[in-house]
Amino acid sequence: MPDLLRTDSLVEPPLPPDFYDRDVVQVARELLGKRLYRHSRDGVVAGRIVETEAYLATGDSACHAARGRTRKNVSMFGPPGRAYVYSIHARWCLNAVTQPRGVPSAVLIRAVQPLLGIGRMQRRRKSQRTVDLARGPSRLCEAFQIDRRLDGWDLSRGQRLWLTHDPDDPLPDHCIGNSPRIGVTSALDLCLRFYLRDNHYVSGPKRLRI
DNA sequence: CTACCGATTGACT
DNA sequence: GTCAATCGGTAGA
Repeated sequence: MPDLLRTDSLVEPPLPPDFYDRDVVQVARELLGKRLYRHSRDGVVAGRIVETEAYLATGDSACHAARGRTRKNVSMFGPPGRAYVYSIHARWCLNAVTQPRGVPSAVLIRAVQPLLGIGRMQRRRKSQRTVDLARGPSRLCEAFQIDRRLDGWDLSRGQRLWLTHDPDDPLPDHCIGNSPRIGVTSALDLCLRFYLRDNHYVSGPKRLRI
């Protein structure tokens, strides 16, 4: 299995900027099942994306750009296909920036299923349970060694941090669940969280995983 | 400079 | 389920 994965990953090119230069909700749905790769000093880790959330340019009070541009959220304004990494509660979270330049929108990557470099993730996370290594946006960043230094990074370069298609992709609609976003205190009426149904690696309470 | 706040997590009931 | 530790970013004095 690791050999198969290794072969696939080397042939598969990174998702191009065009993939991200579309409606943020569409991108959030399509990122499910894609692979996330991180190549850092001590090697490569990878996982399959199982949970995302969309943050909208307009009508979304929970979006970090809702009150305009600041030093922290500049990456959200584009260009598409860059990383937006921000800190919350003394931890980091990873987003993929979407839509044309100047439109502040992004997809939060909330959880991945670890595929490659599990031992490395266990050491970084100080946890043995594979299911807990990258279930939750900041756990994911700890396992993948992602912090502010990757804010603004070009995800289409295929270096340090990138995404690819997965052999299973695209996924049928009936596999995809939808709910309000987790942890936000406003815009609770918006159902902008997407996840793979019945997947162990999805975060949140059980009722938000089926 | 101080005073909050939060797209979280882990420990605990 | 509840709760508090955590610290970077922001706003304001």
